Amino acid sequence: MNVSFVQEDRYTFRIPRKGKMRADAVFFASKRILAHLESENYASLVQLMNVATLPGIVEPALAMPDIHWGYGFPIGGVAAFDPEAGGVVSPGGVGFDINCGVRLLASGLERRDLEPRKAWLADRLYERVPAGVGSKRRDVKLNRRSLARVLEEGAGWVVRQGWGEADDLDHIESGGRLAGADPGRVSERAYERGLPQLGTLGSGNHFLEVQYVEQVYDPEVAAAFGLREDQVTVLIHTGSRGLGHQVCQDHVQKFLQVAPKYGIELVDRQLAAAPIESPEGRAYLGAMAAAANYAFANRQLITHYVREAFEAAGFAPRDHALRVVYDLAHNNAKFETHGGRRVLVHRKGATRAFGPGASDLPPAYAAVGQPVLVPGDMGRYSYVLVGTAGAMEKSFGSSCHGAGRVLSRARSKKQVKGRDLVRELAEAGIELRAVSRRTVAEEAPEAYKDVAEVVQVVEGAGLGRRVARLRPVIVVKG
DNA sequence: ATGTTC
Repeated sequence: MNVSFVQEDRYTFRIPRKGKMRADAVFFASKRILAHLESENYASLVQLMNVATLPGIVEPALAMPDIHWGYGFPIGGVAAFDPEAGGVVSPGGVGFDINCGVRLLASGLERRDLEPRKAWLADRLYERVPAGVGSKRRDVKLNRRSLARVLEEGAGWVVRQGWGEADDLDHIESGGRLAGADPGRVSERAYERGLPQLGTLGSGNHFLEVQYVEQVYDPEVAAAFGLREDQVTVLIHTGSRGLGHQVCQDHVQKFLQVAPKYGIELVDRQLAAAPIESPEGRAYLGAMAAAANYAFANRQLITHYVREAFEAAGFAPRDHALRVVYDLAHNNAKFETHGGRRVLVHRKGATRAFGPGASDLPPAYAAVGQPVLVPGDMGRYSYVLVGTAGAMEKSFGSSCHGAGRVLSRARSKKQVKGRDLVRELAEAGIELRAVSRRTVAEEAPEAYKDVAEVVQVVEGAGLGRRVARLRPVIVVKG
């Protein structure tokens, strides 16, 4: 497909509807990001145009500046569908790792308190949070019944077991529990995969980081979020592990079978979709919400073990209490009201970024907007942004979710071959503990865009504002 | 992302 777009302002580009597209597509990019998209023959923009062909889409189909090629929908994609206009739900618009997301914790410690115990703390974290492909916990015994409750109740179930505080739940998107979860729509195989994995990190770009606040850009909003310069923070990035993956796989298969029945023409099989108001659509949404709750519970349980690790590293109770700043998802589909319409917003590698006065914000954040957590790569930095009115107007209340790759996994491995990344990072003051050398090579800092560039576009386009930058000191990887 | 090709 030929990609032609018009530049609307410095960072906003529009692909006018053509061919089978039912809506325009809009993406946000700098000159450099645009050059990168061109170097890939606009493959991810073609995916965005494909999304715009789906029934019931509410204009426009959107992509954030960290857009890259994904399964069906591009990663960094946002698409809203109207259930009353034949709108669809698509597992490819959510992603395989359902409710993958990030949680930021704030400690009472300062950077200098951490330095003497950095290596020791890194070891304690690595011990207590299993990482890697297929990682399991042996110390948390779930059975099928208790797992069904996790799927219904999300992070709240974990807190009620004694692994966390009620206050934690007040600082999670949707209270750590997505409505409409239907554990009965989760397959036996998904249950089996989920049983031993609650409280594990996984692999790939998932991580656990200890950081410090290197720079504050907006002191007023930072204060509302409880962040200050030199403060030690923890960032957890993980999702619904094998359970969510299995849910996605099961329902994609089902959707492909029923697509002809609903007359949905798919320009790409990976866009497999069913009407929101159909038995299959509702089944997926019920299973997706259940997997989302597993992911919220996973980040909550990991938080418990992170607190234990800080305690074991000898930090005082007031310092290892680790307050939850926010926990938010970047892979899901949610019913929200935009422009007076109730729509199903798919965010795949895109973060909710509600502005001041929006619904579902903790009281302390209501006046300023929600925290938007944007991880970078393990060698540079991550950002905390705040949601804006601009995001509500332009992007269904959405923003970017990270840096986005510039190198494929294979190219990254080839490029860093022979180098000792663990030592390189140590020399830069970052303690890395990783299960697999291969993951480290695939996740090398240079495999990612500079997240500062992505954030600059987001801010320039009015989709979020910088609040603080976080510098890693300990990284745990799969 | 993923018991990394059920």
